[in-house]
Amino acid sequence: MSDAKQVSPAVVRRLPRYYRFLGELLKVNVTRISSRELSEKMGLTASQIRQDLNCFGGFGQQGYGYNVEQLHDEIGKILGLDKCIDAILIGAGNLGRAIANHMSFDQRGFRLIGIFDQNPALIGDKIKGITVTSTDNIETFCKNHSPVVAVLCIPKTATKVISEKLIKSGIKGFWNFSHYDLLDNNPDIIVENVHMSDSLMTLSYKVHEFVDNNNKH
Amino acid sequence: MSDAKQVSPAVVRRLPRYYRFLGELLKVNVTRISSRELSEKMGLTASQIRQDLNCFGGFGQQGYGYNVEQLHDEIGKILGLDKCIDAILIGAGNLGRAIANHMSFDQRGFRLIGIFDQNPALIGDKIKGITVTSTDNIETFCKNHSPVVAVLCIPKTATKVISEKLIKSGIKGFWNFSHYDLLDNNPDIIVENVHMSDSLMTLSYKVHEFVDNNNKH
DNA sequence: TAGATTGTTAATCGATTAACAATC
DNA sequence: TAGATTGTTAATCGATTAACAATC
Repeated sequence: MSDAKQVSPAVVRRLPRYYRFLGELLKVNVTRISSRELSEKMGLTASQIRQDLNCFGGFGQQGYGYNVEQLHDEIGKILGLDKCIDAILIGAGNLGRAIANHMSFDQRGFRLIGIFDQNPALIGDKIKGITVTSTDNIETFCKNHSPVVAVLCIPKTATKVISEKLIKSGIKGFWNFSHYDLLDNNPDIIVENVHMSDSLMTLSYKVHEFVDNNNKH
Repeated sequence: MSDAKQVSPAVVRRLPRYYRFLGELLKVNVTRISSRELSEKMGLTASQIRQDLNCFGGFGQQGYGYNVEQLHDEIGKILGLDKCIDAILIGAGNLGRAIANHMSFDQRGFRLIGIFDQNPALIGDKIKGITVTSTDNIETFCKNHSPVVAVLCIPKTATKVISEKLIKSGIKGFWNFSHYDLLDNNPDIIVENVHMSDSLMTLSYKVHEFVDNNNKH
């Protein structure tokens, strides 16, 4: 009933969206849904949905569709949301603070256990019940608490040095908000880059393209 | 020398990255670069780089490579960074504040001209020199200033209503940070969703997969 | 049983890579 | 000219869509 077949990167990227949509359906007490109905809600094809879900085993039932709650739970398990990964946050500036406060780490399979910053003015602050500590203490903290993931909310100039230090301290995964590209070609680590500035530039491109097309036709 | 051929979505998503990498090279005074050298830095194939850049016309020179500055400028123009789109921010909470302060809108082709929030406690605050105003004033503001893009940093429950109001007020593009999926199937608008929570769940998946594989081998 | 809808194979489409002729 | 490297076509690969037999 669980792990099987090939799971393509494209499918992995869609899993959280399935999870979210199914969660919304649960909230309004929908118990079953067909791939066709779900496809209309999500803007995908029914075929793709069946293909995607079948990577992980037969979640559906012919003639009936999918049980929303069961499917939601299964995808949650596939994503690892029922487990808990210890994470630390590096950088307690505007963005780091927003992420610490705004993100429900515990609902996404993580637990935030430490926050670090270079700036003496921020050290000692409490964010979500965690005291901001000097980046000098990272190695010691990692030795004692073995966090697995680091969330990087630091300027791009600092990213290379800090990430190398973190890798040496045993960090395996990076959620990287800095504008520096942590390349994914290091086999010892997992990187998830969130390039908000790239997203904004893409929006610029798309808006200009849209406006130009509308002026033509 | 400029617009030509088919530009695939995949290429558009890579353009900001090219732009960033070329900007970094410029800073260290690199004047020319070959597709092979750039491919090593960016973790792409040289073939893909030549293919991508050629969508927009012959930026390179056989036997020489690409002129870094010229290529950087051309990609900037393709992205529309030399133009200026007026934008408003809806939601001045943690995340909205961080984005207003942290993002260099003007370096990405935008100008932030208004900030709105529902919460009376925030109205009147100044962020980046802009006074936070009640969401009740959005329509009037749009009539007077005609912003083109809205940045949504609001709870998912509010997104549907607010976005419909904004579309009626003439907003064409959305940079959407709310956990609500603004679907891209409305031909009257452009949507760029930034789903940070999806990114975090994907990281959860990848970290667990990584750890499991390392335990096996 | 009849109707509905999945699971799964085959066909299509698009994006990436390889190869090489053109040319600076 | 010789060497380097692009622009571009052809080959490959992967992901999406279509179709339908299996089955609840």
